[in-house]
Amino acid sequence: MSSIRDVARIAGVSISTVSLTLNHPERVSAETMRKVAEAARAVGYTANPIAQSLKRGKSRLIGMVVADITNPFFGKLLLEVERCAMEADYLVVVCDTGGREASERAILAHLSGQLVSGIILSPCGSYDGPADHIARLNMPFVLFDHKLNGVQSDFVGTDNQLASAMLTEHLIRLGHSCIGYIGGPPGLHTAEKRRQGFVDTMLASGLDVDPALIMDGPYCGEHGYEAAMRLMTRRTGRPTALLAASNVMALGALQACNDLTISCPQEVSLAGIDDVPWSNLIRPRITVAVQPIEEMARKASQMLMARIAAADPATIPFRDVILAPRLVIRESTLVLLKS
Amino acid sequence: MSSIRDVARIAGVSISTVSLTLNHPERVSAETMRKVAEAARAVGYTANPIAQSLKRGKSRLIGMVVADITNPFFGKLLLEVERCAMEADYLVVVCDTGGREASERAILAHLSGQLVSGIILSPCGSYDGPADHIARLNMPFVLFDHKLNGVQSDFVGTDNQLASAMLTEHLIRLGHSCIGYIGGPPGLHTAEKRRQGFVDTMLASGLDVDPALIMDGPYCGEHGYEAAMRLMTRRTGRPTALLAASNVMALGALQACNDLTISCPQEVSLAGIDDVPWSNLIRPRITVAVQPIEEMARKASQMLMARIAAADPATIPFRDVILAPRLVIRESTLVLLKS
DNA sequence: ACAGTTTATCGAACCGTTTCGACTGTTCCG
DNA sequence: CGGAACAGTCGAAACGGTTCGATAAACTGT
Repeated sequence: MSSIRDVARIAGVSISTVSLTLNHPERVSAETMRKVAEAARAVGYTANPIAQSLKRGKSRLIGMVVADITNPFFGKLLLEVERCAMEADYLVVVCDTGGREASERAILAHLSGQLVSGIILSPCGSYDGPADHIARLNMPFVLFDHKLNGVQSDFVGTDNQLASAMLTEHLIRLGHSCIGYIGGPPGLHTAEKRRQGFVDTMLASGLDVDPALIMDGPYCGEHGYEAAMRLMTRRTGRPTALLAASNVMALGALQACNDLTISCPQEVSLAGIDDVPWSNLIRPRITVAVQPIEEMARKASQMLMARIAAADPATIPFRDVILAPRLVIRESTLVLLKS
Repeated sequence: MSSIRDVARIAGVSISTVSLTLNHPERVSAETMRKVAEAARAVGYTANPIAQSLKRGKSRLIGMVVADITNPFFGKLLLEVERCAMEADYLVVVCDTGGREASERAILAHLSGQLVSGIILSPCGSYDGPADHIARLNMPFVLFDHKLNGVQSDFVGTDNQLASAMLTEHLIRLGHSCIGYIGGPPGLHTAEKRRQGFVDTMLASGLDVDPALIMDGPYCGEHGYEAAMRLMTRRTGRPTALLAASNVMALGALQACNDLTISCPQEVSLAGIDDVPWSNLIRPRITVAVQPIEEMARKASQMLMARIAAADPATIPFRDVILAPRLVIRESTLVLLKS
C-alpha cells in the first residue's frame, strides 16, 4: 500500500501539505491541490483508516449489540443500520449476547476497548435492574427497543403499550372478553409496557383481568407453546382469544393450538406483536401489530451518527423516539361466535 | 485511557519492557513480570487495539460478507461465526452486499482498508465470472456456499448436487415423473450444481427432462411464486411435483399454489433445498434437504482462524470442505395418485 | 517604503504500540 | 582468568497519519 509519504514525494510537497489538501482543501492553493490530486491518483493512494483512527482517537466502526441476530427483527435492523453506516463510511461490528447479561457485559467491555466510536444496543437486562456497565459506557450509544431506567441515553423504540392496546381493543370489539395473554419476561421494559397496554385496555372496557390468564415468560417460541397449552387446556374459563407479546411466541401458540386440534380462528382468535417473515404463508395468517423496523433503524443510526459527529457529544440533549406500530388485521382473529 | 507509558512509569521500567512482558512473558524476569502486572492492574491498562493494528498491520477483526443477512441461513452463520471469533478474541464485521457485485467490490475494498485479518465471503458473482477483486484480496479468506472458479482459496459448502439429487430421487420414488424445477440464477455455483443434481437424477432414472419445466431465476420468493405460477397454469403437461432450489423460492411456490387453490400435497408435491425457520408452522410442512449450517459455520471459522494464525498463510494448502445435506421428509410430498 | 496582516507551506511532535539492535551484567567453559 | 554466550533491559525507530506553531512570501494600507 502506498502511504502519504509517497504522495508527498511525487507531488513535490511536504507530508503535512498532502494531509492538509485532503482534509482541508480550502486552505491550499489551486496549484498544490492539482499536484497532490494527481500524485494521489498516480500511486492509488487511500488514507489508512487505522492510522487515522489512532490519531483521531476513534475508529470508523460502530457496534451493534443484540440478543438474537437470527431473529428477523434484528436482521432487518442490522441491514438498515449497516446501510446507513456504509453511507457515512462506517463499518458495523455485530455482537450477539444470546440474552445473557454476562455476555453483554463482556461484549461491551470488548467493544469499548477503544475500538468502536458508537454503539447501538438492545439491552437484555431488566428495566430497573443494575446497568452500571451501560451507564458508564464512555462513548456515544443509543438504546434500542428496551429502555433502561437508570441510564441517561438516547432511545429508539416502538410504543409498546399502544401495540398491545390496539390488539386488545381489536379483540374486544370482536366480542372477546376472555383473553389469554402470553407475555414476555417480567422486568423487561417492552414486556412491562405490553402487559400494561393489555391490562389497561381490558379495564377501560369494563372487563376484568384474570391473573391466571396472564402468562409471563421468556420471549421464545417454547414459552408461547407452553403458555398456550396451559391456557387452552383449562377446564373452566378457557380463553376465546390469545394475545402474544412477540412474534415467535405467537407462532408457538399457534403450534400449540394446532397440536390440540383447536382450530384458529374458529375456536380461538390469535394476535401477536411484531410481524414474522413470510407471514402470508403461515396459515392462518396472524393479525399483528407491526413495528416500523426500518424507520426505527434509520432513526437510531442517525441519532448515533449525530452524536459521534458532534464536537462535544455530551452537549446534545438525550432524546426518546417512540414510533407507533401499525395494526395489520388478518385471518387469525374472528368475531366471537355465541355458543 | 491509560497507556503503556503510564504502566512503564509506575512499574519503573521502560516502555519496551512493558510491551515485552505483555507479548513475550517468557523473555522477562519474574520480578519484572510481577511489577508490570501490578502496575497494569493499578491503572486498569488494556492495550489499545488500534495502535496494535497499525503497528502489526492487521487487526483483531474478521469480516463476514453475505448477500442477505435477513436470510436466516446467514443469520445462523453469523451467530456461529461470531461465537467462534469471540472465543479467539476476534470481533466480526458484517456487511451485506444485497447480491450486487458492485457493492461486493466496494465492501471488500473497504474491509481490507480497515485491515481486517480475514474474511468469510459468500460471493454473489457467477462461478466463472471475473473475480479479480476477490482473487487479489491480499489476506486470508474462505469462500462460503458459492465456489468460484478462478479463485484459489479455501471453500466450505454443502454438496448441492447431492441435495437436489436426494429430493429428486424421493419424488421419483413417490411416482412423480413430471417434475417442475425452480432453479437459481444461471452461472451461480450452487444453482448450477443443484440443477445438475436434478437433471442427472432424472436422466439416471430414465425420465426425460423437459427444458420448459426448468425455471431459472434469482433466489427470491418472487421468482418462486412466478415460476410456480407459470408451471402450474400450463395447459398440458402440468407437473405433479415441484422442486425448488431454495427455501424462500419453495415458500413462494407454495403461496402460488395456495393462490391457485391447487392443494399441496394432494394435487402437487413440493420440496425445497434448505430449511425455513418455524418450518413446522407452515402448512403443509415442506419436505427439504437441510444444510448443516452450524457445522459449516464452525468449519469456515476454524479454517479462517488457522490461516490467520499461521506464520505464513500461503503455505497452508487450500481445502474444500463439502458437507452432506440431510433429507427431512414432511407432508408436502405425497405418493402420486393415479388419475 | 514599511509595519502589519494574510496566505501557503513546512517541520516536528504526537497518537500507542512493537521490535530491532545495542548495552549491560552474569554465568560458563577451556 | 579471559573471552564467549546469554539473559534481561532499554532507547530509538518505525507504523501512517493529523495538527500546531513557525516561517517565508505575498499582499494590505498609509
